[in-house]
Amino acid sequence: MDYKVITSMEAFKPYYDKLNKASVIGVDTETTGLNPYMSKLRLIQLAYDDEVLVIDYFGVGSDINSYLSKILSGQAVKVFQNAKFDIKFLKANGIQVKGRLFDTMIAGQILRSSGGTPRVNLEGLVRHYLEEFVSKEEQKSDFSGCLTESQLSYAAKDAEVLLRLREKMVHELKRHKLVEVARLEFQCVYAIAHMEYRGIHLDISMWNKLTKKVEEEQSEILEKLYPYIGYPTVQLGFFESVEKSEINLNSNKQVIDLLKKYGLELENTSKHTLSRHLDHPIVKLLLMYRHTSKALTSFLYGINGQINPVTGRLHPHYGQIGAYSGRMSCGGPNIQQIPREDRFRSCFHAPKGRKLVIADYSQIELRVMAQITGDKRMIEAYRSGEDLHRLTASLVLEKSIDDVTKTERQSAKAVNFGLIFGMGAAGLKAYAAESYQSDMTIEEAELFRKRYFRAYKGVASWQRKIKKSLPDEERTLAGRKFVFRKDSGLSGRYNAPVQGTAADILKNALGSLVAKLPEDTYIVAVVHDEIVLECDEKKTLETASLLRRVMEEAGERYLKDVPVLAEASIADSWAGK
DNA sequence: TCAGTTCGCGCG
DNA sequence: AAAGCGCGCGAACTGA
Repeated sequence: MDYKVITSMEAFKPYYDKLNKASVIGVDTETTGLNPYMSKLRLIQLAYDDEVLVIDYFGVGSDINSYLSKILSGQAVKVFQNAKFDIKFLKANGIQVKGRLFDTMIAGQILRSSGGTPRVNLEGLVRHYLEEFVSKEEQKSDFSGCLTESQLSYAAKDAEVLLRLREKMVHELKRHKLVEVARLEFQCVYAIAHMEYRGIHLDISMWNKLTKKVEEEQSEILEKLYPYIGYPTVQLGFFESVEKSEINLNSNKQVIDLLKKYGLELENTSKHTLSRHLDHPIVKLLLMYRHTSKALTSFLYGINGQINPVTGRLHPHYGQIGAYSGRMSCGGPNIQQIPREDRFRSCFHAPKGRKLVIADYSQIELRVMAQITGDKRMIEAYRSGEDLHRLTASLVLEKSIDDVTKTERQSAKAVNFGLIFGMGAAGLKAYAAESYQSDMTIEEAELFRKRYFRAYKGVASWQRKIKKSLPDEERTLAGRKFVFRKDSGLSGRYNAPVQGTAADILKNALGSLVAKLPEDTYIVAVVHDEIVLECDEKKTLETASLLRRVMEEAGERYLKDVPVLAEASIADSWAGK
């Protein structure tokens, strides 16, 4: 394969017009590391027609930025493997990427269950779709110094192969009717790349104060626990004395043994099991200890080290198709599981002069459910703006809507969410107790179940149909495909298209948001049915109404018979205040 | 000693 | 008849 190494602007200029006219460009970069703020962009490879340019960005310098931005924002389809990575590096160096994009990694994930390969790195995709081989990660090691012939040649091949990969994958996407979902995914790559690049602001001094506070709470709880578990002994180390307790409360094994001494024989120590014995003071204290321990180890301690020294912000990474259902996952840190308590969320506040605009969908999964099953009563309820949880309460309790109490509505909420995914009576009872502090007997749960499906006949018949046919394939409303093993149960078949369609809707919103957001307004977090923006404090009203409108329109594209509602609020922090 | 697995739990 | 789904992360545990 032929390639040209470009080390100066003069050498680049002859190719500029040809690149602007190209209809498809394979794009790859080589960098000195993984962090766009701390590592350097070394090579930019552009493959088009029968040519590959390998641009030595160290040699050419930033004079080339405006030319590359023009090319990469033009009408050509840009083909990347994991576009997010390259887009962030190009952006950090002042090179813009916009417009039509094809991401081979994401295409690979979409095609995974349609005769694709589980290995969606470049090597795996090339082997599977082209039956060829490309360099493994080890070969593209150090790009900071002098480049070898082999490094340049592998770099060129990585870009060149994208063009042929795309052709094969487009064919496969069409064959399996996955073009729409691919378009949806490609469209929101920019939103995610920009969100990761921008990060989210965490007030570290508030965070540290909260850490101290929770540590104090934990030692108070421990003081109360010592009478039951034994006081710690002070051991003299070489330089300091170390407190050492007889029992490790984090060891489930030891906790089970401990509880045995107090007459409790438990097979595990989960919250669910323990909460049946709240009358024992030790159990109550144990659960309180767990709560603080979880807060400290999972959230408070870990996060400080993850603040980017350059931006001073957190830069969580998102797995665009992180979950089987099509939902995104998040890590480093996982911003999607920060506790809802105000004292945690309020640490995520907008910087000075800026505000957060927080919007979430109202009961999106239930609305999706109504659309997918075509349930008349549910659709009617949403159309007339009824409170679906109240309606459900009145239907399963057989009383008038006005007589439904707050706690009854709370139980109905558990019924609504639980039964959709095939929960049995026992599961429903436990779920209602745990998630909604709602007490129901097993008989009540069974009765609710019966009446629920009598009331929502569309949901009942949809589930009956799935149960009977046990389909080995299902799709979301955007066409995302799920393949089920013969032996996989009902709940996955009930859940995947519902959760997946909700994910489609959110991604549709993200995709159309990118182009509409003004210059200094950023997406800073996405949590399944929620989008958080950061903007100038003077622009909050426009931003809030834009966000709400985009989210609702994204929903309406797929839910033709059910209204979609998003609620936006303006706040200083993620606690909403 | 260390990679891989399991448990428990935070979120939607 | 009975059945929640989807994640990531930290600590403990397991096995070679």
